[in-house]
Amino acid sequence: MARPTNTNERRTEIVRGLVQVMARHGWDGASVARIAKAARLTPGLVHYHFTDKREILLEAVGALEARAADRVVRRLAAADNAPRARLDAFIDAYLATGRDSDGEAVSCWVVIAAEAVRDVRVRQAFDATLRKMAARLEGLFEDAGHSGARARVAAASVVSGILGALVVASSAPGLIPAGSAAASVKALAHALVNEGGG
Amino acid sequence: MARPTNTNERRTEIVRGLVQVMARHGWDGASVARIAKAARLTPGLVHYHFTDKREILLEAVGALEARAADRVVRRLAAADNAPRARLDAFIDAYLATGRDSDGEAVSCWVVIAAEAVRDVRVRQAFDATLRKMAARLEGLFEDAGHSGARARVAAASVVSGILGALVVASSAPGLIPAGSAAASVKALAHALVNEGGG
Amino acid sequence: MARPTNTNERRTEIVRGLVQVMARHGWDGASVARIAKAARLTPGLVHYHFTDKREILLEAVGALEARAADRVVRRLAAADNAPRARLDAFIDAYLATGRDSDGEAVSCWVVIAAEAVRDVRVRQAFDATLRKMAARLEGLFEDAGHSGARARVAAASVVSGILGALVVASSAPGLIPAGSAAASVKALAHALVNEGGG
Amino acid sequence: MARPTNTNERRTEIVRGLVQVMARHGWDGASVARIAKAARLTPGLVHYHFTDKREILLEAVGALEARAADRVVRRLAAADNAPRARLDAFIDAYLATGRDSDGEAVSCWVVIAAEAVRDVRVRQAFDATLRKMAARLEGLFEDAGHSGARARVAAASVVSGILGALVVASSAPGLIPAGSAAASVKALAHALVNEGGG
DNA sequence: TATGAATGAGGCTTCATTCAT
DNA sequence: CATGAATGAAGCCTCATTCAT
Repeated sequence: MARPTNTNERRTEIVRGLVQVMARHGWDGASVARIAKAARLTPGLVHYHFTDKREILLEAVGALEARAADRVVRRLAAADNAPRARLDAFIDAYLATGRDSDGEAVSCWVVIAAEAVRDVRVRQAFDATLRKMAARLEGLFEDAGHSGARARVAAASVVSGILGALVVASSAPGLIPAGSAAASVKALAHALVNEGGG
Repeated sequence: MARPTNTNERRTEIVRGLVQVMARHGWDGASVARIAKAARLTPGLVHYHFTDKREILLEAVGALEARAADRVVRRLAAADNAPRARLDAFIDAYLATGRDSDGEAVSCWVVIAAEAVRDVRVRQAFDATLRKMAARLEGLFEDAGHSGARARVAAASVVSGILGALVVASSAPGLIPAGSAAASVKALAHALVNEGGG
Repeated sequence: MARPTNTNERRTEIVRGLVQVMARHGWDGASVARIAKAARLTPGLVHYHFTDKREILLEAVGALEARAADRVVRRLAAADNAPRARLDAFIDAYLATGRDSDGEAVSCWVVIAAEAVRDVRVRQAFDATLRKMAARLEGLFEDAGHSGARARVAAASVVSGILGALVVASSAPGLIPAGSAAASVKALAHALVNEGGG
Repeated sequence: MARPTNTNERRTEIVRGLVQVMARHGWDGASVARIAKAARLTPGLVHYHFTDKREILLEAVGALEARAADRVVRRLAAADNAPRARLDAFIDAYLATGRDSDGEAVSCWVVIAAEAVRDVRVRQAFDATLRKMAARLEGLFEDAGHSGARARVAAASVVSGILGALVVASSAPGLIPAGSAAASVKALAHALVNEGGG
């Protein structure tokens, strides 16, 4: 009659706590104590479920990606079938500011990118995530008639464009009116669609 | 009788130390001790010339921008007069990986962007820097025949694109073969030039 | 399942440590390391139980007052019922040097007074403590037949007198033979009793 | 033709700087840099004229005493010849709050007393100062007809009373309405005069 | 599982003091 | 005499992590 494990729930809560704190205070401002508090837990328990602070971050990368993937799926389902519309849906899943948006994630991605600069493991996780994004986009470009090679390049460009927009949105809001950061990425995507059809 | 001041040299050295360390270890890994060591100084002296660790960062933002601006000027001088070539020169000043490149800066910008998420002052400095970049680009787009409004939008898009490429280059090198990150931004710029001529 | 808290004991120990150290080394000489050592703890733990060095001081003010109040109660219980005897008991509770005396406290009060000069919070705490002393003394003077107003003035005078004697005892022992500092305060109190009886 | 020394002026200025700073920030808040700034000098110069921070304090004790002695002389000259009036003049020289008062000194004495707790040399200087005060007061009490022994005791009591009032004035202003701290000391002095005539 | 105490390292900063100019 | 740079030692505090309960 061992009590049922709740590790998964706990881990989820902790990751959520990290994301919350990190979005506001950055990686170094995200002390275990603060994370625990945000998750309504105690610091000791955090280390019971995770060996490392970094391990939480690694899991957070995955979790944020999952959140985004969910939004992508939902938005694609709601979107028109036209290739452009589908690309717009994808981009909005990462950058839109309305309801169903994820302001926390926007900041977190930038923070994670910076942490990736110094930590190989984080870099790998971040890299892997971007490749998943790219893979999905590649499909959209192929649907739009692009060949594999061109689709791959286009996808990478859009991912890169999204990242730039994330940085602007969270770190330099003066450059582009908040919320319209998505617009230029969409323009990029449309240009790529048009050019690539041949 | 009095001793001549050398504050400017020292400040420059310290800023250089920070840039060096930060590119490798991130903002939190850039302890004053490490910065001092990189600058071949003692930690006490760092605080003699700067009140704050953050003050060094703030000055570093300006210094990195100055470095980049220098490269822009040099590359523009060497470039063809065609609008596209001039845009390429600008973009390469930030992203090219050859000789005359600035790998440190690439990483630093990402780290700075992350610090901007949590620190208003850093955000302001970063924001101001991006606006300077945008202003210069705006000129290039106007030279290419864009009206003021369109030029402004195009410039912001390119800045955002550059930032995305910086992130990819320093944090997720697996997505795009190193060194070719610049290519997609150039493609974006060219597309904007073509479209905007009207 | 959870571990029982021992914060109160620890805080008490730490405060005791501060008092010990401060009596000998003053406020600035009372480093957290020394306090911790005196309390047989580690410096980190001190900050686990107190947010601030000052917070320890604030609590120490209260603790010293409590110690003194205890002595007052004990001595009053042992004292004759005559108003003068009761005043003497009160004064001795603060200044007597025999057994049941508190040499540490004598020095600490002076140190605290100096810290009160620059720190509002300490000043408030110190001020509050002196008012409690005065309130108790006021009662004694009323028992001696003083009206409210006169009792209040007399009480304040005696408190001030006690403070002067504390300073002399701890900082300028050459002025008055150690241990007899109390005498002049008692003389003052007696004079006030006589005058006020009317 | 060596240039004339200005050491004495400089030392005076520095001492004045310390007194200014110390009155507001306490002894530990009185960094050499702050002292220098208050004296409109540079930190290096402070150590040219004083070997030690403590040496400044030691000299400050003497300087504050000299200031007070001056005020005593002036007030005695202006005072009635009656013993009581002369005692009042003496007390006011230390505690009066009107024009010709010395609010800085009030705070400084308390700070010095605290520093005397831990530093022998400061204690000696402070002690010596109080004895000078007592000696002068002794004279006044003898003028009032006291015998040597009784005058000595009375003088010490008044000095102690003045110290208490200083503490109250600077560290616990809530106990006695500002400015009237002198009153209770005068009352004490008068009582001593009356009693002692015999 | 969970809590809260405990540790120890390390980070930022201040500062008295010394020294070259 | 005077300036301002430079040093090195603390000091306060934070924090990831471990552990007893």
